[in-house]
Amino acid sequence: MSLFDELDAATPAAPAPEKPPRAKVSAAPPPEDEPEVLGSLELASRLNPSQLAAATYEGGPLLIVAGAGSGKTRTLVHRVAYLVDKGIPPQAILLLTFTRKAAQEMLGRASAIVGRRAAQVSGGTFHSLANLLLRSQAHLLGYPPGFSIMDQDDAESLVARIRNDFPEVKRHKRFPQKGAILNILSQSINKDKPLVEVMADAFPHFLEFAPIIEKIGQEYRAHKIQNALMDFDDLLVGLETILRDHEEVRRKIAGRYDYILVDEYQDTNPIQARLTHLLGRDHLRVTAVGDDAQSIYAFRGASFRNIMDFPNIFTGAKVLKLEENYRSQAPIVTLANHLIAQAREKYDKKLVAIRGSGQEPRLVAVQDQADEAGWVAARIEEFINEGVSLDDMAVLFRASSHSFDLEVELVRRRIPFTKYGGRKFLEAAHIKDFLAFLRVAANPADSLSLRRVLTMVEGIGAKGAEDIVTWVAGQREKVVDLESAPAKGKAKKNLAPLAALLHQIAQPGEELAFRAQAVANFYFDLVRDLYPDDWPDRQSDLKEIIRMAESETSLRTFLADMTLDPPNQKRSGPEEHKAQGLTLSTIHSAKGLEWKIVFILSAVEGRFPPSYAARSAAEVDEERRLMYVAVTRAEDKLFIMLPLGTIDRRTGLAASPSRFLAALPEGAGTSLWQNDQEIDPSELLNLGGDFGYDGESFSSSPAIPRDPERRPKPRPANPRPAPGPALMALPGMRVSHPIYGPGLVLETNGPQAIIDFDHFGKKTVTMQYARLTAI
DNA sequence: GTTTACGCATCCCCG
DNA sequence: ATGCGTAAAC
Repeated sequence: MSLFDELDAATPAAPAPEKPPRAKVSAAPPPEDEPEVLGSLELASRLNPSQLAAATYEGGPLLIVAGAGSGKTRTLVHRVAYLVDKGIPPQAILLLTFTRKAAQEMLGRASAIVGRRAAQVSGGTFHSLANLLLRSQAHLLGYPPGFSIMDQDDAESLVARIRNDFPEVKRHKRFPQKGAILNILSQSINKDKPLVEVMADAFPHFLEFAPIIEKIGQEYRAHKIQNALMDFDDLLVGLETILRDHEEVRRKIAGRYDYILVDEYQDTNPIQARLTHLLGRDHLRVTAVGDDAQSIYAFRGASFRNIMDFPNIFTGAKVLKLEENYRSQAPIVTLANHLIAQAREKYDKKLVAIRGSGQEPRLVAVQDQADEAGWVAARIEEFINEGVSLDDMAVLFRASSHSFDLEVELVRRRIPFTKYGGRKFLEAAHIKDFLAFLRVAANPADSLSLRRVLTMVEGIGAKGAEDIVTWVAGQREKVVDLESAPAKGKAKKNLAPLAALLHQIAQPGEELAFRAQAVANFYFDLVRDLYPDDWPDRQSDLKEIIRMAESETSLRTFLADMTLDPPNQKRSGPEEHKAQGLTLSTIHSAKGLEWKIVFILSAVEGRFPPSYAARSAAEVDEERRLMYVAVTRAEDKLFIMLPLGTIDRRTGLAASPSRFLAALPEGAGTSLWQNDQEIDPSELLNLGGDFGYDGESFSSSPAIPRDPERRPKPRPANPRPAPGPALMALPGMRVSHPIYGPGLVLETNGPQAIIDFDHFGKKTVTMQYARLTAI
């Protein structure tokens, strides 16, 4: 049986449907001279010489430094196929990727080349590998095999409960919030640095609270052990502890994998680097693939130094570079090279464009976010009319909230889209509620989930739940009969159905589908009381979750999957899976993907880089790499949006172009556009006269505060189709909405109105955008 | 003493 | 849309 059996079951035998290999990538030029070693695969006709060398390398440790668009995934897929074809048992190949979806796609593609055997390859993320191995070895850490995994939300609420018990918190107004505390604790672990050092580096303003945060950390750890809870960091640390302290276990586990391949190595942290070494040091057949220029996860402890250090840790490692870019037209590659040239420390490599020249990347100046949304949506409509498929276009942004205006605009124009990167589905309260029942069943010690479940009962609040949790903790049997829990009156009465449910779903050996159905029977009606405004939407989400539970057999696996690999896509309608439409994505979630036409939103100071992420040179470097990743997603056309009239709420300053664009030299191959005309930067002054153009290039100095009196009224940067006179709706009025149809205005609140639509229920709409008509 | 309802501010990236 | 603090209701 292979390691990731649940993955095998889900791996399609055919190539992954999402992103079939691009024709032009497979058109990689055939090598000049035929290599001697060739399996039955005819790899030489599919790969260029550098790719071929990497895919078929037979020595020890190998580092493949692969530039953006250089066929990195293709090479890795072929290396897997090569090894399988060579006769290496697929289970003995370990492929570690950044997401499990990436592993599934690669193995799907390898299967297409070399047959179904490739689907048996052990693939997944470091976290999913750790989860699986720890289930059988948890006792070595003092954990039961049924331990729960906390997502960030769970971890934060645990920290919050501990935090608020410290009297200092109330005395000091500026005491760090739960998120900040967890961040500090986590970085200390992931970066291998003492807490005080992390704080001095990244949180100097909280330094005075270091001793208290230290104490909070101790309590947090104690709590996790008591409740059999592990956070994401614990999975990695736990696995490392076992491999380090139990040599016979390490040898057994490491002995399963003859070849180890790690993708996206630039986004691994020091613990993951050590895990790689612990697993691979016996045979050294370790391949790491990555691009230091695309390292964008420092905020969670990743270090691009890992990839720089690989040849030191695995001495004698062969370093191969892939520098030919097959993805983007030449001007886009030129811009990318100029962007990354500003970075301080990197492998010496430069992308060479294979494709010919095309349209220069355009910087598009607009007034504000509303104009930006209007311009992008209008341009997308034009492309649609020209016959471009929605699947070939994407809008990328630094932060999830940057696309809000655009989302409204797309709905208005009925352009279908899917948004990736927002943390929506799993974080929704009703989903967490639903999973909490199952978590109690899987791990009776999980008081976090028990508390959550208890507070859903009418009549039980924070105090009542706490009393019962304390009572449960004092019982010998953890799977207790809540019927006899301390509660009275209404609480006692309402507790009975919950007690019955928990009794039912905690039976060992029960089918997962049965348990999920039991929870649904209990919770479905509750949703109506808990969320009177939008319970139908939430109920359909629950149906989706139940559907997912039905395709899984083990309760533990299901819960681990939901936490480690949550459906990361914003809620989409029931049958919208196929026609997913336009892609909206954070840059982080767009890693590794490509589209013909790409828009980058809000490339202005304060937003990209955001002020909170540009406090040190290291942070600025990371943001620059993020811009590099965004730019290199584009194949043919790239539009970088500059909403230059936006005023920063906190500083009161008007926006200036992102420093990464401002620093571009002459000849970086971009052009500046406004009102659909190419302009000279000096003409931008028309827009407000304060974005620091100094005659040579954009200055990166802060813009001058606007004087609202003197500001020349700029003409709209891009006249949207007339917004139309906003209908002033009044409560009680019947109105019609272009998308939702007829409805009754319930109330108005400034620019917004709450309308009960006949066919869609209650929605809040902004009258200015909604194009309401009276009926 | 608890629970619940309501108004208010806030929202970065992710396994 | 969620998380928090305060005030009314049980």
